[in-house]
Amino acid sequence: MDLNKLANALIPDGDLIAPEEYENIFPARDVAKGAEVTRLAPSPTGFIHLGNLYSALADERAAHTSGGVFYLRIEDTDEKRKVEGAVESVIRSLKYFGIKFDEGAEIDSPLNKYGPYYQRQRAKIYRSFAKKLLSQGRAYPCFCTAEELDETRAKQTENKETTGYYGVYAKCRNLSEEEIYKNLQAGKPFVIRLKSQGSIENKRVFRDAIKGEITVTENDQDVVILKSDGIPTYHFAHAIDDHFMHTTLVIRGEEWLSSLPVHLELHEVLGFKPPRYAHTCSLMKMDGDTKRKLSKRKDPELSLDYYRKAGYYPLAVVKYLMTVLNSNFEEWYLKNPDGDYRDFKFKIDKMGKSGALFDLDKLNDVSRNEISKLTPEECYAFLKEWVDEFGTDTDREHFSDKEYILKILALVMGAGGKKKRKDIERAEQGVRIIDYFFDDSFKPERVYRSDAQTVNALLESFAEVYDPADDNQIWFSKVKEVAGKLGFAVDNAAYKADPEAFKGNVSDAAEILRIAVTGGPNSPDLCTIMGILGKDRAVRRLLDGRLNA
RNA sequence: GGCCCGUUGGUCAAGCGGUUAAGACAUCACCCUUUCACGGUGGUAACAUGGGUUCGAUUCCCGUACGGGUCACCA
Repeated sequence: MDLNKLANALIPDGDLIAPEEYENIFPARDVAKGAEVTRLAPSPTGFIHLGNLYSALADERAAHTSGGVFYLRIEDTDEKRKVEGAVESVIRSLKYFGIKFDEGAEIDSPLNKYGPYYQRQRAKIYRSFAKKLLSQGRAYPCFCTAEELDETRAKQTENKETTGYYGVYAKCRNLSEEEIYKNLQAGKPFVIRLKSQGSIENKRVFRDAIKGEITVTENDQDVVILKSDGIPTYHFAHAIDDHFMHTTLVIRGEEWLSSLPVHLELHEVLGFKPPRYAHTCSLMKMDGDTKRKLSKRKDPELSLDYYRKAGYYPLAVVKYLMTVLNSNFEEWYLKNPDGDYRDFKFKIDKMGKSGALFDLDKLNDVSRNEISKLTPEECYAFLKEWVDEFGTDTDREHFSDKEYILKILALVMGAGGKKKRKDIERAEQGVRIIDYFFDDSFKPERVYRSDAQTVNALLESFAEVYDPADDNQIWFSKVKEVAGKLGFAVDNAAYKADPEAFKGNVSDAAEILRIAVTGGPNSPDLCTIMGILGKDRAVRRLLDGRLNA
């Protein structure tokens, strides 16, 4: 069979560039030895996921701690799943978390010498190589219909055989010249398949940058490399793109491990040296009693937008992810609480070998810590940004009074003093936590632990003696005075010695005041709060806090 | 089901043949504070399982169980 003739009949394009030429078009990168070239290669399906950030962070760190390059390539080979605006969304979302690309799709950079960075725009390149494989007899056209493929799969499943297009099931593998041209003449659609040389009998050891030595079985599947629309499958595009874009380290989810044999054979057949691979464990989620991979479909709450809406501090999300990525980051972070996480020496082989459960408690903790490091001014800016985008009209109105909010934040954050507070965990919660400073959003829950008579008496008498001019000490002595008259212990030691003799400790009395004024049992220094509210409002709240007898 | 990967406290995890088996989050107790927090100290709590190899296995090998991934003209 004249293979060149066949290749021409199958892929006739006259404007194709000879495959060898591409080595000159995309020369080796000018990067230092040991520098990693990594990439994020999402398909533009519109949904940016925490897993993307996780992987992007690993890519970005691997590249930048080694003086390499991190670029963005768009894998848009599946027309059906394309979503408008998805690329911008990826870039915007990652930028929000402080991750930037050096090069790639929609990135304005002088480094963009390996494009186009959209796979659809690279069709010519793939076709050129597919044609080469065809003429070498390492690929062939397949005219099987979806129905036929379904049938063989059904048969294979029934016989408990491995499913797929291989061996005797590769019907088109040995089509005669005559049959091929007849099908072509008839206008039958076709795909190009790899003519695999492998056997599943052959196993070899492969070194993964994260998992270490793993066993890979040779590929024996005649996988599709060019779909009937002339667009490559992921496998083929991956081999060609990562070769010509000179990727040194491919970091991807472990779901790709099973197609590694295909990629290895593809590289071999194309005459490319494969990159190093790092297969990361997926982030897991608890679903009932079992762990499950975080899924785009099932877990929309784990989209990056979710974290923005909840108002997580972006740097906190990144730092949390760093602790998952490299567990020794946590130790470093403890020693360098104010350090830039970029100064930490990220190591790809330190990544965990098993899937980590996403730990919201820990994220919350990191986020609280990060926010507590802000100045009230910075915190205001952070909260304001959230309020502008996700808050209610009432919130926006509150935040227009910057001075007032700043006063509140100074208190809530324990600014200036050595007693920092960590009350704000994320913007959404932070905004709600200061609601009681405004009458229109004050929603008290008056659940006291004392009886109505005591509560009312305490509130009334304190309202009478309260004076905003009092400093903290005088303020508290008044609390004691009032509480003492009602039978609360004024002396801690006395209370501890005989709790039965009192209605409660001063702290119990203070709690009553606190609940009346703020609506709940947890809030910063009450004296200051009352000061910020002003005498009228403070007194009114004390009185309003009374219970119906 | 075949193939591949994994399994240390509730969670994230150090560990790489000999350790009182780190640390962090969560949780509990106490201290500090005559209020809420913050902070400090301490506690509870773990090597899936059965066989080997070895003077000695959490660490190495094999089996079992459990969990995960994957078997497309999707990536």
